[in-house]
Order: sequence, then structure tokens, then C-alpha cells
Amino acid sequence: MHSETLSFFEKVYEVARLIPYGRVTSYGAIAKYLGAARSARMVGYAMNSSHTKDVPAHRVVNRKGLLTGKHHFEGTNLMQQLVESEGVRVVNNQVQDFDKLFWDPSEHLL
DNA sequence: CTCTTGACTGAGG
DNA sequence: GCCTCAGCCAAGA
Repeated sequence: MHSETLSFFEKVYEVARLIPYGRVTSYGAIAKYLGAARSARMVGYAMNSSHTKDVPAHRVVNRKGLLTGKHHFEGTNLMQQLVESEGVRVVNNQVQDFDKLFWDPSEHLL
């Protein structure tokens, strides 16, 4: 599962699938968890390709809790609808109570 | 091999 | 708090 043969994208997908229902994390947090703290942009790039795969990409937002990837989902508001369906409140693309809902992949190891 | 493309981030003003 | 800029680097062409 965590083979070295997995591409960076595939590793990102594995971590994204660990995000609990109703919680969110950031591109940077996932990158850090993978030991590639400076590859946050790559995480977002990977999410762009997660379209067809079984990955909860809507639970990944930027460090401020903004839904920066919403334009990559179908329709004009699908990403927000998905997170809100999990109980996450969003106002102007900003996740409310972001500090409380933020899930750090690194905590998963503790 | 080189070059471009970014769903990012931290620092500086 | 805001905005801008530069560094970041995997993948695909």
C-alpha cells in the first residue's frame, strides 16, 4: 500500500482517503505528511487528476481554509455542496471553524 | 534531455 | 489584515 513504487500522485490519494468524514485538511499538510513539505502545489496538481478516482478531494482546501479548488469540480458549487453535505459550513468559499475541523495527517500517526 | 504548467505557501511590504 | 513575489517540483509534452 505504501510502496516506494507508488507515484507521488498515488501517495497523495492514499492520504486523502484517510481524511475523516466531515473534516478537512490542506495541500501543505498532506505534502508534509509525505515528507515533501515543499510540494503542496503538487498535491493540488494530483487532486486535479483525482477526478476519476475514489478520492474525497473536496476535503482538501488551502492553508486558510478556502475552497481554492472549487472551479475544478463540475458545476459552479459542487465542492461546497459536497463538504456542506458532511456538515461543514462554508461562507464565501471559507470553511467556518476551520481550526476545529482541520485534520492534520500527522496526527493520524500519533 | 528541456520546457511548461499549476486545486500552494511563506516571507516581505 | 491585504497584496505581490519568488521558490517549489512531479508529470506530461
